[in-house]
Amino acid sequence: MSQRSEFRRKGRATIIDVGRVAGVSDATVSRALNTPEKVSKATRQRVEHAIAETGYVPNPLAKAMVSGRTFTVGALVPTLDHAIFSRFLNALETELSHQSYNLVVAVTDGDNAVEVKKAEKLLSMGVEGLIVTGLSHNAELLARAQRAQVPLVATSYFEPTAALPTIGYDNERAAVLACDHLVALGHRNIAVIHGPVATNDRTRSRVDALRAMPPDIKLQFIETSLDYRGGGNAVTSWDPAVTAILCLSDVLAMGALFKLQAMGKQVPADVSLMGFDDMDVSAFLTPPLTTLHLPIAQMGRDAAQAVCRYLEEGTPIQSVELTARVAVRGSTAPLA
Amino acid sequence: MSQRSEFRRKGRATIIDVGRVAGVSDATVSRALNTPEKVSKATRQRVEHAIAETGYVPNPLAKAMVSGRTFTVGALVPTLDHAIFSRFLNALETELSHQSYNLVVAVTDGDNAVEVKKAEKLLSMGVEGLIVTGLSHNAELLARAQRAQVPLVATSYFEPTAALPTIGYDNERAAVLACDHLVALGHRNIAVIHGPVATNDRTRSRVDALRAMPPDIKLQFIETSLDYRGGGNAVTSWDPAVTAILCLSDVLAMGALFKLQAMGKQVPADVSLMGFDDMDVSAFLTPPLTTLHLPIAQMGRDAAQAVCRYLEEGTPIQSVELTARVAVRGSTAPLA
DNA sequence: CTGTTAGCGCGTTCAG
DNA sequence: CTGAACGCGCTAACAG
Repeated sequence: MSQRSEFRRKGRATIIDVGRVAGVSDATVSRALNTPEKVSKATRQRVEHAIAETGYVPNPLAKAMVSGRTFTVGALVPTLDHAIFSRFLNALETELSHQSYNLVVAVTDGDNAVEVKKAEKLLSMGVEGLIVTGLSHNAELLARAQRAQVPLVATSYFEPTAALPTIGYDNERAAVLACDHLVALGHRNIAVIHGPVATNDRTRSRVDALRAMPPDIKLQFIETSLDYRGGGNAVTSWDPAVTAILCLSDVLAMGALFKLQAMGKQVPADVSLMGFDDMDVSAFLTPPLTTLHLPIAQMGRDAAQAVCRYLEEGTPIQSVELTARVAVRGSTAPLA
Repeated sequence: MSQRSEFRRKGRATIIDVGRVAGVSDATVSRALNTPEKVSKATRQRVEHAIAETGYVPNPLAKAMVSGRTFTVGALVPTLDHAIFSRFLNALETELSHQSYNLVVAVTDGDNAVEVKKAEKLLSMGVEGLIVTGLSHNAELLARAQRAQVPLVATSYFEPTAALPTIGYDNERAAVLACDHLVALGHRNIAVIHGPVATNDRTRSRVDALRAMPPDIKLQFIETSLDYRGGGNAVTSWDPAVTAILCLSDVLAMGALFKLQAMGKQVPADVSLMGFDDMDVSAFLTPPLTTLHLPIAQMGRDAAQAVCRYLEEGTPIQSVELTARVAVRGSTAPLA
């Protein structure tokens, strides 16, 4: 127990050890393992026996080294602790797993510097592909990935002119779509509640698009923290002229809804409320939340497939646009 | 563009190439990279220049192979698409990252066979540690990990007599604690809503513990799907004698709460409602959800630290018990 | 069918 | 301070 540095993987049997006890060469053991049909049944069994006896387990690193493959893909997300990213990663992992790839995840906290650092770690552990969130990244990230000859894909965004392939949706259009729903219901005075734009390019795109709405639609923007508390705080006091609230995230919408309920306000009777994301829970709220549905799981599957296809067949990764749509539910109503 | 199998990592510069253009040996390049202080400033700069010129990037696999280390830890969770596991993984990743380890995640869908398969994949990619959820696993999992000499730790459970170290809480005690809160409020007729016990040993433990409660407390158990819909379905019709509902997951509690609201029932006036987990959202609901708080983030940090300490110093992994406690909020009230 | 011979790319002795 | 040599564990080629 006093072995300091070598307490781990002490004297693990190698393929040579197995060969020795089986009375064959290492190459034969390798063959017995990888192409059993090319080995006589007799020796195969001696090898199997020897493997059991020595407790041999193949060294994955050596295998990876010689094949040059790790079957590992890395994903960088702002946080794991948000339903949207979990759903994305869940789909990503499921699909990668189908294709026999592993998923390494790293969280960036929305900090580009952290992102670069973590990307470098992923690269230096041998990921064969890198999936990032959003479009704004340090140039260094692109450079590193390119030098490592590792494909890089951006998600949660569709922007065909970007420097890297994007798999996602058009955030600007989605925001307008959402707003249009409220406008179509007759609302002209709308509060837009959103998270920090400084650290989130998706939010910024959505806000920018809304700012470009026709001037007859009065929009007032409220930036708050991207959590339930933030959503609640944003509605504690607001212009009574506002007849509808558009939250650029369902988390904010839920925070707002619960606070409104606590304040005794009726949704949608007193005010229409709309979210953005369409989390699992949104459809089950009372009232069910009208929201902009984002095809998150699909995005995860597509990203996985794009990377795998590149890795397996060399197919260049193409940007793909997924369509966001309004999920009309009970939290929005025509202006009385 | 017609290179089928070798389109990837084509002719990447090696440490030898760098040495050649720098006019030094590969060993010197290696030193310049890993122990710069042992190289003269002059050569160091020539090496740096040569690296830039060749676009050299170290081969992570070769490095891993010679050092025998991947700095990678694997986590197996039933799903990523649930706030509890995301929070756990978020904390896990954050802490591992601090210690310069990477996190590979695999989802098992609560299927032990899948778990074994995925564990094997993780092992065969070289993870140095394995973190699993819950206590019931195929024996094969234990065997594989042991043979690969990879530490294995179970979470979401504390059970000092288990075959592997456990980092988590006492599910039975926690369930009783939760129930006791309702009992202390005077409730004697309680509906217990829970997810499938067949695929979830934590749930089973909680249910079992509740079944052992004193007989003067009338408990009726309702098993449903572990999602918002399931929570809602479970309350659409129930014995009017029931004065309190204990959900063994906040997701179920939320599903129940929203459905009750839709049914026009008042919580806690008409019925007390209690959850289990304490998700981020729970404190912000209207009414704020009384729930059994589980120290999930702490569990992630502790698991990461235990594995790292083992990997770095050989410190054996000890089971650690984290304490769950009732978070009393507004959704429960004394029996009228 | 099986053994022998070469590496894979890098770190790490050991001499100089 | 630097270079030559060796080894990590395994697979792929080539003989036999």
